Order: sequence, then C-alpha cells, then structure tokens
Amino acid sequence: MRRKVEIKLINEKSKRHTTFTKRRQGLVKKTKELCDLCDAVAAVIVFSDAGNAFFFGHPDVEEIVDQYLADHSSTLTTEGESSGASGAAEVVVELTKAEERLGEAIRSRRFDFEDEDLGICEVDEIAAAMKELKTMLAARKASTTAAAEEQIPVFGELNRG
Amino acid sequence: MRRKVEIKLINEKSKRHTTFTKRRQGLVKKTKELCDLCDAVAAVIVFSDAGNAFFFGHPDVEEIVDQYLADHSSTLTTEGESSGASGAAEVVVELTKAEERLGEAIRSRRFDFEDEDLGICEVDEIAAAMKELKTMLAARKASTTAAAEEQIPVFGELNRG
DNA sequence: CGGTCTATATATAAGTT
DNA sequence: TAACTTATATATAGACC
Repeated sequence: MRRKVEIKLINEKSKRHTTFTKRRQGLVKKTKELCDLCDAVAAVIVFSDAGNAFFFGHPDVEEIVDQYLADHSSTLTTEGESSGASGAAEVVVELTKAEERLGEAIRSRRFDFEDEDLGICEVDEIAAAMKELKTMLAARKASTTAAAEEQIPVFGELNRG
Repeated sequence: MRRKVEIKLINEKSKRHTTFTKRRQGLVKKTKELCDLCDAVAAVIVFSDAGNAFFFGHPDVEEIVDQYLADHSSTLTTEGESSGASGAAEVVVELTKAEERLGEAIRSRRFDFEDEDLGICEVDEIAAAMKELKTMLAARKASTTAAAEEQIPVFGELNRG
C-alpha cells in the first residue's frame, strides 16, 4: 500500500495537499516531542498556500524568532546544519533539485508557455543542460585523480545566438 | 532494543543530549522534505543548550520569520511573493535559488575544496554559467514583450572577481 | 563522546468509506 | 472532501565502537 516516495515536488495538487497536511502535522508533533523530551528551545513555522500559518514554539515562537534574528541579522555563524550546501556532493544535490523542479514544471505543463516568450524547447534545453552539469559534477567527484585543469564547456550548446 | 519512550523530560543528561541531537537532525530533515515535496514555505529553528542555532527554511528562514512577525504583530498585507508566480519568471526564480546557494557557499567558504575533487574555479564557473543562463532567459523574456513589466528579480551578485 | 548498527516505534502513502 | 485503515517506509532508542 505504502510505496517509497521520491523526495521531489508532488505535481498532483490534491495529493500534494494531502501530503502537506499530514507532514505538517507530523512536523509540529515532532517539534513538540523534541521540546518535551529535551526541554529544547525550538520553533517551527509552516505557511499553507492560502497563507495560513501553522506553528509551534517553546518557550515561545516569537522569542525564538527574535533570538534567531539577533544572532543572524548581521553575523553569520553557523557551525552545524543550515540550508546551504557544505560540499561538492551537496552542490550536486542542489543542482539536482533545481533540475527536477524545472523538469517537473515542464512535464506537468504548469507553465503556460504559450503565453510566455520562452518556448518549451528552450526550457527543455536548460533542464537538459543542468542535468548534464550535475552528471559532470558527480563524475568529477567520483574520479579522485582526474585532470586538475580541464576546462569545462558548461552550457556550450545553449549559445545559439 | 528500542523501547517505546514516554514523551516527557529525559532526566539523564547524556541520554537527553543524544536524543536531542538525533531528533534535531530528523526534524530538519523532515522540514526539508516537506518543502521539497510540497514546495512549502516552512522554517525550523532549534537552539542547543550551548546556544548554537540549527535551522532550515525555504525559501529562507528570515523571510519566513519576517512573514510570521508581520502576521502576528500587525495587520500588514503582503501578498503573492511566496508562490503562484507563473511562467518563465518562475523558472528564473528557481535558477536564482540554486545560484544563490552556490554563491553563498562560495563566499562563505564553507566548502573545504581541498578535500574535494572539485576546485573552486569549477564551481565558480558553474555559478557564472547559471547567471549567464538567467540573463539569457531574462533577455529573451524582455525582448519580445518589448519591456512591459519588470518581474524578473535582480540577483545577489556573485562577485567572482 | 560522535558515529554505526539493528530492532522496533512511529509516520505516512495509498486505499477505503 | 475529509476521516479511517493498513501496509510499509522511515525515524530512532539502545547497544556497541
């Protein structure tokens, strides 16, 4: 019944919403549990498409948010995890995500390309180029002793005038 | 081996810390997944006892935090920036996100490039290529429509020297 | 400690109503 | 459409390095 699900954008709207609701609830629950178990200072905020905010925080969302802003308003000092990439592999992951979003957008035709000045072929090429780029990065990552100064013809085929 | 655990404060300090670390990681992962699966706007912030902040947010922690504060401290109405953009501009936005992540990673030097098989020059080239791609898209978008609307966001520059 | 390894608890994707 | 069910995927407690 339950199938393994790829962590990428769910294109089907109703399915996406169902997953959003379930996982949003789970996330808040997990946050509460973390706070209860460890007396942790933690907050989670989730916005629905409609703009409704779902949140939880201990001791208080605003306090945590203020603390965060105080710590990060001008000085970036993150020692642990953050939204940023931290290695070549992570760069590949980021590119992969972007690529997949593009691919999804194209496949699902969420874009009304007819009304845009951008043709579907161009976008498709872009997605392909990103995929290529990702593959290249992965390959480079894999081959430890490969050439150091090799030039990379990135997006060369896109230059069509 | 694994026993069901009551959701209440763990008194044993070392055990509490272990649980904190594991669950904190899980929470961040779940938040990421929610964002990836549903293109959700969500953020999580956790502080360790030592005062270190662990966080994740999409599109950006600060944005979400600001949105939360706006919603909960006044009756400001900020509409339509998180999702719902349609067309080429959205593609550009996706590219922008990826580009900014790369740029940030490069600037902050959170990469230990020495230990990777990927040189900073290569990554820099990739970032440049993405910027180029974005510019191309923007230009294409602007040309046919004869510059009616400026809806393509300006990027944070990468300053590659 | 900080990471790895299971066995088990929990979350959750589909199905069902 | 949401609530409930159920089979499975995933998270993670405890043990061990």
